[in-house]
Amino acid sequence: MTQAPDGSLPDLDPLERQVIDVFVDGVHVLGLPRSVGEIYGLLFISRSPMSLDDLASRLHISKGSVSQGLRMLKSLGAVHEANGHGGPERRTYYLPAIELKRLVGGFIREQIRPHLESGKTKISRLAETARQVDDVDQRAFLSERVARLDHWMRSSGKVLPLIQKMLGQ
Amino acid sequence: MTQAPDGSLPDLDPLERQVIDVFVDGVHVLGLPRSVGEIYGLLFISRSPMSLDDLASRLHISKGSVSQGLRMLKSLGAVHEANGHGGPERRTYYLPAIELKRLVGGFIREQIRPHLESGKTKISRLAETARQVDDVDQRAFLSERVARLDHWMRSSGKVLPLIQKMLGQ
DNA sequence: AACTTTGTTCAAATTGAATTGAACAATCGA
DNA sequence: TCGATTGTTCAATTCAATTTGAACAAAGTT
Repeated sequence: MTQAPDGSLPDLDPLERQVIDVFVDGVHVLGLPRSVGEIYGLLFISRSPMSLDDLASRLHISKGSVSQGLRMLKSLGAVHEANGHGGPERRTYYLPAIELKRLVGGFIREQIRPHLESGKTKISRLAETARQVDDVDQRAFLSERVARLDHWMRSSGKVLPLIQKMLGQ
Repeated sequence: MTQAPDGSLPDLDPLERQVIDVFVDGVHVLGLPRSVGEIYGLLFISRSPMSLDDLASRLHISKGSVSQGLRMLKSLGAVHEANGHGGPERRTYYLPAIELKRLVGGFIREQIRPHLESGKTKISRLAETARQVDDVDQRAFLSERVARLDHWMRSSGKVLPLIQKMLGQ
């Protein structure tokens, strides 16, 4: 990596900027913070692994942001540490996971499933509440709606593995 | 609808509150504003159509929010106007669309597709930029990555109709 | 032991998005 | 016509989420 005498890294070139923008946009749609898109985008378009400080320096964002962003990317399985260096390195370097299957799987596991789970719980409670309504008509109506909600949740749960399979090639 | 002498509507009962919370959570995951979840949730669990003022009054949110929320829900095809009244009503009343297929379809059409489209455009530009890189190795690397991005986009585009079909029963 | 490097944490500041509420347009009824 | 009702718009405000940056821990080096 080319590096100025003061240790700072060169600014992003236009192509890097363009790629990063694509990912910033992408993660935004998914409800993830911009910094996460920037970090992943830069790794994605870089030929060599980068350290936390490399990322902060080239993206002009704080170490704190990069640390948190990398934590999320790790939990999503979207980056992994580069190993197999020559000498024992102190810093850890990161590489992007570039199989769509893995990225989608991580997102589903970390961001979607938990909500589906907690949704299921809430709906069970809901069903219980609805069952205790006195008025017959009202109870029937509410139960129908709650059952529908329940069905939505089940359908969504079933569609996720399909998506993973589809995007795994 | 039971209504106090001053024209205000009764507070939400616990079951209504619970249902609305489920939807607030749901739309949050999808990156839509809380008010949209509240409005749809209340309609979903109500036996009769509601007007803009009904919604604002029962949810304790401003008419402005309800107006904007309803606009979004209409664009998503998630609510429709109740017709077939007895007399010619001045106010318009709303009902929720309760087929999952329709909800998912609207979301994909309004919130996902546009991003995929603009993504495709950006990636075309990217491919062009990459092609102009001088260094052979670097160009090969960049082209590989851009091609991968392009492939992701195509895959995503193809999976959407599948999801719609799956959730349409 | 003292200093440097690397990375994490978290309270405070910042930012961006949602919400409010007042002004306004449109329509109806008296 | 004038007032009342219904709904929209948008600038200002509020609120939630992200980012910052300083303090700190851990581990290495001199």
